[in-house]
Amino acid sequence: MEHESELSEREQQVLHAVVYSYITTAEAVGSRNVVKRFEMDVSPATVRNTMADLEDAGFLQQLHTSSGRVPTERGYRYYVDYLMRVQKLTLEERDRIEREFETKLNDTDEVLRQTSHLLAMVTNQAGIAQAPSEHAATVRRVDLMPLGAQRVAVLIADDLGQVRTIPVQLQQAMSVEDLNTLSNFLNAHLSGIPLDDLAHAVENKLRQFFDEQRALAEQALLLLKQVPVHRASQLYLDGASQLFQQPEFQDVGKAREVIGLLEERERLMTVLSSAAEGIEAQQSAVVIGGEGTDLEGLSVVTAPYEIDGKQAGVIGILGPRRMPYSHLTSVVDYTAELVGKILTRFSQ
Amino acid sequence: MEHESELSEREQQVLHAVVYSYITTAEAVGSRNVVKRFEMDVSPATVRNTMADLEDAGFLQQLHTSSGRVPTERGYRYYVDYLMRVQKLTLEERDRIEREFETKLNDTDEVLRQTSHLLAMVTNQAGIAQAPSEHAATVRRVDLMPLGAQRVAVLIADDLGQVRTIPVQLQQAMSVEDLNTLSNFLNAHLSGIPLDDLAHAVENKLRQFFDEQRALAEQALLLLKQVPVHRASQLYLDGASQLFQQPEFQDVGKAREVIGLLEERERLMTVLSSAAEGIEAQQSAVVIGGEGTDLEGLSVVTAPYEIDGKQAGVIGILGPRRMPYSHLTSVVDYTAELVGKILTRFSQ
DNA sequence: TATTAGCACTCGATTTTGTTGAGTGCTAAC
DNA sequence: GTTAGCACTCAACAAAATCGAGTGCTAATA
Repeated sequence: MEHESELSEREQQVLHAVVYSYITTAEAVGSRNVVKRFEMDVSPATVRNTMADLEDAGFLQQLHTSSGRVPTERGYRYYVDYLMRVQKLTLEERDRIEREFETKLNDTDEVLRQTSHLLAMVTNQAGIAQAPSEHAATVRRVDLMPLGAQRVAVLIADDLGQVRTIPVQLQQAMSVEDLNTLSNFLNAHLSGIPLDDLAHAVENKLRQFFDEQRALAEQALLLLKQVPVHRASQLYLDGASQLFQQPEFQDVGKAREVIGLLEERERLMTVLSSAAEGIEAQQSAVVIGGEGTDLEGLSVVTAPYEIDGKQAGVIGILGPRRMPYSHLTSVVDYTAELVGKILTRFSQ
Repeated sequence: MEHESELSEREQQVLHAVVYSYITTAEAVGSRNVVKRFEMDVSPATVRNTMADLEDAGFLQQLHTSSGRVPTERGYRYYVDYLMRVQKLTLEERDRIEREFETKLNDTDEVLRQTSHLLAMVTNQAGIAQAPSEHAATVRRVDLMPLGAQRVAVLIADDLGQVRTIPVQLQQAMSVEDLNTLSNFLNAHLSGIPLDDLAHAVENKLRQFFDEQRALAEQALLLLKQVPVHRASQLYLDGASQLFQQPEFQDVGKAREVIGLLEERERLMTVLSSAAEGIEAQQSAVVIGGEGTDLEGLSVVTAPYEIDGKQAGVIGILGPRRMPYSHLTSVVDYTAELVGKILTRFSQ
């Protein structure tokens, strides 16, 4: 990637100026303005030349002949990767975020809901929070609760302090005693196993058993096979309506696309998850939506949070490509850190 | 209300024509068109006079001098209450709805999610489904599951086949045995009690106990006091993006208002709940949003669903005031019936 | 060689003006 | 009570005019 940074000093300067300007004003920026706002010691004409070069190289774009330039996806990318100066949070901002977490939250669910809400409020964009993923969690306890003649709820408490409830249809009725035996069996053999691997794990263990144990294991398997492997992990989203204050969504067509995306949680999850991959711990990442991608014209600033030292999920901010990244990354990083701390308390 | 219907035969005819026309075309309707489309045996001039009367009476409205008329809130109301002819579902429509429920749904949650989805798809509006309310459900079983040193999950299975999980912070650690004793106690005394009344019920029973029983009851109370009385009942919403295909939301300002409303689930719940009040069983109701109300410019068509003969919640359709009510009421009614049947199976 | 001043040119945005047509309200006749 | 006739209104559309921010190019300059 480093070869990407082969832009001359001046080109970097101009690119930075254009992106920064555009982020704050939302208007195509011209040579004259760049010189003025950034007190450059060259004339507009020179900047014009540089801009033309940057356009050829694919960092800038003209909406139509003789208008100012706006950054392309690539332009933003370069800005975020090399030019942007991270803007630290002020004390007030940190305070504000901390205060949002002060209301008593006694549930992972509530914490993450609050997180997405907070991110939205603080940034005026949409806030996102992903629930801890299945394979970060391992079974701590299993319980079976009869729901009816042939229905049982499988309750799985994991080591992150969450409880999952999976209603399951039985092939044939089971007595309370049977259920008890079975749940004891499950507890004895499943604790410590990752949540996304349950049925598989039981299947493996199956071979080790004989006699009644064997029968139990088979029953357990029958049950656990019904537990969805990828219980569509929860996604919390808040403040979507704020997006539509941004000028880029004044066109209803564009706006509708975004709303569509927000309804398709699956797609959002994919984006978040892939953003989280290959990131060092506690480090924010920026995904800038290109034209062909899922995120048409949108960007996401994400940061992973850790529970008990293990990366568990991702939180982030969704907004137009034109976002104050330099500030948002700090917000997301700091919030992720706090979320991690709070959720870690639940896992003790 | 019946005095409301003091409109002459012709006035009713014209009002019906205007509302119906406007619902289908989304354009202000003029006297000439009314005569033509509805083959009336009078001249446009006559209709014009009637329209003027209806306008004076507050049923119609002119967007500006010399444009056609559109219905007012009151106009819609009258139409829905007295004029509209309910349009039965065709066989195909019933089939389509039934088919949507055929995928195996083994969870109240999934059923309602699917319901909102279906309503949205079938009607091209936003679909809504409300989870069964607390006071329709009574406790069937209670379980306590240790989550950590001082955290316990209170698990409540109700008679509708749902399980609620409420994580609770303990004042002091409890041994597994203590938990067992406590949960036995809870089961012995809470089953059959309405969910929205738990802490209260325990408090009442408290007086009847002495000795260890007493201590147990007090512990139980401590626990249950933390269970939220009105755990913000779940609301399922789908297809909101479809709304923005309607011409009334082409204006971004209006669109944003709607998005805002959709994010404030609380307000939506209020609307739904109040719509459900004072309705005979299995009967759809229409709420037409006036100017001052929560539903600015929106309408909701709702129908309650019954589990085991008890009214449990409400489903509905949210859209612009200009909706094909005569059709939607049938869709909602029929769907509510099906939902009821399916959820009743879970309560056996 | 890199920079700059000067200048003609472009093109979206905004304003102005004109035209059209659906629809009304009113009056007078039936 | 109903209707024909007619002048009037007004949003919607279209064509024309104007404006100005911004460009690219050329030739002069340090």
